[in-house]
Amino acid sequence: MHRWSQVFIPTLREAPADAEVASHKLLVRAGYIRQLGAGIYSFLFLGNRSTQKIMRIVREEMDKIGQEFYLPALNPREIWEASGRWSVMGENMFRLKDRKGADLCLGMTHEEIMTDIARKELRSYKQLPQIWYQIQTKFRDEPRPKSGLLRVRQFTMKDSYSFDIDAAGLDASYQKHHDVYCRIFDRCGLKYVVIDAHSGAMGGSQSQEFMVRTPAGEDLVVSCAQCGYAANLEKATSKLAPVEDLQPEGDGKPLEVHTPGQKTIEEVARFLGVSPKNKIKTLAMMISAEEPERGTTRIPTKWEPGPVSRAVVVLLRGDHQMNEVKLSTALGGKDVRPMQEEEILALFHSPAGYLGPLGVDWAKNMEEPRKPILLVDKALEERVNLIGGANKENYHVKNLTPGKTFHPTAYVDLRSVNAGEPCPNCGAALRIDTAVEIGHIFKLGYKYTHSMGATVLDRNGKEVAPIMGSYGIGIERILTAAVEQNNDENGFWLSPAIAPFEVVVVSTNSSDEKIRTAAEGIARQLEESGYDILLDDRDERPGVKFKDADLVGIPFRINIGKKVTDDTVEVVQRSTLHKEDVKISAISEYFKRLRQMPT
RNA sequence: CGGGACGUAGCGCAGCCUGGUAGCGCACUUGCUUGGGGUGCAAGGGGUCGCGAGUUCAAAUCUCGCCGUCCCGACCA
Repeated sequence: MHRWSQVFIPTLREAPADAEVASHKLLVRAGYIRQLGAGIYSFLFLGNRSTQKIMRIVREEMDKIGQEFYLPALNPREIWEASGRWSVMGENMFRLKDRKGADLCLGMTHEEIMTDIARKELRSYKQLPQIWYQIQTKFRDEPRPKSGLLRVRQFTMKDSYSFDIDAAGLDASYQKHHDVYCRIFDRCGLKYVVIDAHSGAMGGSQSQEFMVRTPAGEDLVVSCAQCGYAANLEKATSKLAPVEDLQPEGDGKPLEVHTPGQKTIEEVARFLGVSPKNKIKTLAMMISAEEPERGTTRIPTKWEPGPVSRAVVVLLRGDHQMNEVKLSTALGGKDVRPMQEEEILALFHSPAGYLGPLGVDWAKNMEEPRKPILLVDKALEERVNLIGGANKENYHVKNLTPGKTFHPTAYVDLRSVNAGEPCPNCGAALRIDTAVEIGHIFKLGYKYTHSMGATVLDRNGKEVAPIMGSYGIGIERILTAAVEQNNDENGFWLSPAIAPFEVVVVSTNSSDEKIRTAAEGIARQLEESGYDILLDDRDERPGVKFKDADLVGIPFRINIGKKVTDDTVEVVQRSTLHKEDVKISAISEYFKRLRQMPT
């Protein structure tokens, strides 16, 4: 049993001026954490108890499907060179030198180290599948740490890696992680959604993120309340209401119209008396055609113009917005930037405001090198008689039909979904929320086993690379997300499973002998029944103790006051502030029942 | 990396413009008081005013440089 009078719980009446989001303010005020530097936090007594409990849950569940390792956070450069990520990780990786001048880094993730063990030790398909996990400190030199514990430079991650002989095996390992993650987050008392995430350009075939909705979140989640569809904004699609196409004008061939001074979609649409939905939005972009050099320490952080850049032109429906991540993914993960004025003139021979697809020699397909790429959003596929720029100042063109009057390099989904658009599955209105990512499961494929040369013999005696998955949970983010999800102006409340204590026993008057001994007795009794108890035995006024108890995240409180003469105490549930009188003799029984309840 | 703000006691802030004894609330210590929602009274302790230069008889205050933190953007396995 812990006595408040003897432990260190530095609660604050006021939050530091730096703190903006609820979890940051409250975790500092409740004495869970203190800041050491930008994105660097110390965990004090309560904070550590809570994260330790989270880790225990993670271990219990992960042990059902895998084996716990413990890998070094200090990594030699060579291992990261082997996968090519020494340079890819760029400035996000903390780097240092040892006394001999050798390069080292602090691990941001552990695919390399795990794959190194696999390539040295795994010999036969008979040893597969393997699921290896660890709970480890990760270091990432974030460009902008923020929001308290939400985006930090040092944090604890449960990361696991699966090795399977084939794709079916990976499917099974992936599914096991999915199910175990759900159990972990359920046990932590979180409300979360599992969303489809874009798996990036690195050959990953499937990826899902576990997200907790909160206004403090940095990610955007598109979801449907009716059918449960949920996806990252970078992946989400929507069904579109049909659009009535325009009738062809004249002979149906592209027809130039004079649109003096009309540049924006809205201006042109109004000028010509049509809807923006019948207009083409033309976006001129540039990509770098070259990957950063491997095996060097040169970190290309910025767009570098030069002969390697290549034009990419995107056509969207007039009222749609482009999603840059979708575009980048469609281009194999390359960085994209808007064209400069001179580049626009060079390609279109026209100033911006009148750009369109005609008169440019587009690449016929994605494989064709060097020629400018014309990507047309899927919402324009099958559409006819659209209006776009004429590549001539003060002129637009009618009767544009993709595939007929011009030929796209490819049709790709490139637009961002808007809230309220129909769900792609069921047609109900989609919602968009900000959310925090607490877990991520990812089918890696052969990226690391190939690049690092890990192989086993299959049943035919042939050398094959195992297929991998990687899976992560942010330990502190579970705590942070829980606080974001359950708080009010007086504090927050955690699920008993992850709260530093399950019950705080408050003696309302420590100078009253009867009250004090009753509080001691109840605390001891509950502790013997297996509960984590904090006894507030401080010589403080009741108001002070109540305020503190409400602040620090403990889900239940027992007030011991004047009613002890009646053998009665008061149990308060923090989440609802519901109060109930309970006989002292019935207190253990009462909590046995409460423990099953959601908080 | 671009834009903005801030840095004075553990926390929240004033003082700076107009240079001259470093202040307030909370917290802390001691005593009394009070005892169901941050009691009241009294007496105390605690500050390299982020760091370094410069101007000046004199710098928290003016000038320059640096560092740190936060916010917006860029970025984010």
